[in-house]
Amino acid sequence: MNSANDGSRTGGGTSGTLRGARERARSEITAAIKDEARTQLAAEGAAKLSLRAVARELGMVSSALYRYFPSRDELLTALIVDAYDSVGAAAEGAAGPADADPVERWTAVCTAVRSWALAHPHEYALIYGSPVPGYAAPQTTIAPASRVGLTLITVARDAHRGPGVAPPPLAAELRPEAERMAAGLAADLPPALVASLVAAWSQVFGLISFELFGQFTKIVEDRDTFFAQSVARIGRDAGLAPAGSAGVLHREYA
Amino acid sequence: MNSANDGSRTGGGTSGTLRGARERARSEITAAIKDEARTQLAAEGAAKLSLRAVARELGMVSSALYRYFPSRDELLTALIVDAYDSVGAAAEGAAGPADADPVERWTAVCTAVRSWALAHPHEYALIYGSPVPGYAAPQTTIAPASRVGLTLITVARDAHRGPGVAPPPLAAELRPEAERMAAGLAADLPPALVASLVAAWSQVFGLISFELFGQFTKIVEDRDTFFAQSVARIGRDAGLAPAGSAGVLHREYA
DNA sequence: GTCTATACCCCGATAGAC
DNA sequence: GTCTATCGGGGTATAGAC
Repeated sequence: MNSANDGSRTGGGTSGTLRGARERARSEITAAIKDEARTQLAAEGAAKLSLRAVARELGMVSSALYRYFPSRDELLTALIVDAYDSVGAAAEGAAGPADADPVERWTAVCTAVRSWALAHPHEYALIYGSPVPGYAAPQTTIAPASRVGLTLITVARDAHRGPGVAPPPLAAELRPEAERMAAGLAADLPPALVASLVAAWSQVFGLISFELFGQFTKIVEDRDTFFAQSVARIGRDAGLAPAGSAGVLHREYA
Repeated sequence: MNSANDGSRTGGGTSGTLRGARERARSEITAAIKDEARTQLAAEGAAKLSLRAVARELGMVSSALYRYFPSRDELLTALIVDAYDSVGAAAEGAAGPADADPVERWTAVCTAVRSWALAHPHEYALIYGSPVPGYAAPQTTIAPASRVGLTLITVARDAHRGPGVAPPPLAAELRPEAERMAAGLAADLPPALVASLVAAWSQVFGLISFELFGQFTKIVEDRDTFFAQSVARIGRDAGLAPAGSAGVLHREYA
């Protein structure tokens, strides 16, 4: 992943411009390879991603690709990191100002993630679907993978600073685990809130995965509305709304 | 999938016993093929399931397999149907008596699904994970696929017959879709309840998928407790508990 | 219903010339 | 850094003998 070594042998003291040009060409080709790989991801899936097919489509010879990615798994890792960064950026961009309504912020972030998923279903499957057999994600994927979760925690933190927002109930059996989670994720937040958030976060991805992976076929039709309402309720129940605000809805329709 | 045609040519009027033996042998071999295929599913994933490898491992020659499954996709379909039936049976078996506590029944069914998933991760991935590229599930998978959902609906129906269990709030925007869902899934239940149930159902699978697919690595450790508590809350929030019962918990820790 | 043989494809990875 | 050539695998599916 570090291209600094490549130009140093010939470009050492002769020409900074040349080295710059080479690095530019290199990064362009790298980008083209990843783009084509993403196309293949859509057609054949991650398990069958093949360097040869990518090379063929780019008019290269397979061995040339090894100058850019030392193995198939490294290419896969690059795609995974890109995907996490892409959805993470979408989530961060949707979070909005810290003083906005927490449930609306929560809903906006989750909706952004869903929109990203609908626009990039195969990349979504790559990072949130079944693991690729025989592939083990390296440590480098951990940081980008956490961006969405951190965004949601930020929303919760801002909400918790506001008035009247109480953490949700926490069962006694869950307290030790909740404290462990809070210590690792957001030591400044109440453990009950952190535990609720992690559950809520995974529940939102359950909604998205079911929609994307076809489990809602013939069951849910107006999926935009269904998602928006479900996610808002998850957010409220997780402790982002001032206590009692859900009751308003309840009174309306009881 | 229909084996009646195979023995009829030679066994027509001569020997019912012979035909019985042949069909028995056939079903045993069919089972052996599926078992070996499941083993390969675990090792290589559904996308790379190959008839040749299955045949090799069984000491057969690849072309012999075509007498049992006309194509790779038919074998895959058989595995999918088996998996849905397997998890469906586990769910149904855990539902317990109709007069038990609804939230406990809900939790028992969801826990059974999770246990099944942990015991059969690759079959879970096959049916609830990323779709297999290039494979389209035929209509025959629909009925087995609905068994878990129907079990949860049954639990909700029994709960709704009980005293004091009110459907959860339903936002006005969601009412048309909720009525559509209710019409297709459980016309005798309130639309608000059906919509909540579908959302809750997908949220439970979000928890299971995140755990199974590695998203809880280094985040959730005591997963049994985390799942049990999260699922119980989902069930209560979906309208399986008498109104106000969640408040008990709330008062305990507020 | 199992066998051999075959047609015709695919892959990851490396060696060594240029 | 790209090329050809190569090693040593893999696959689906069918034809036709037995």
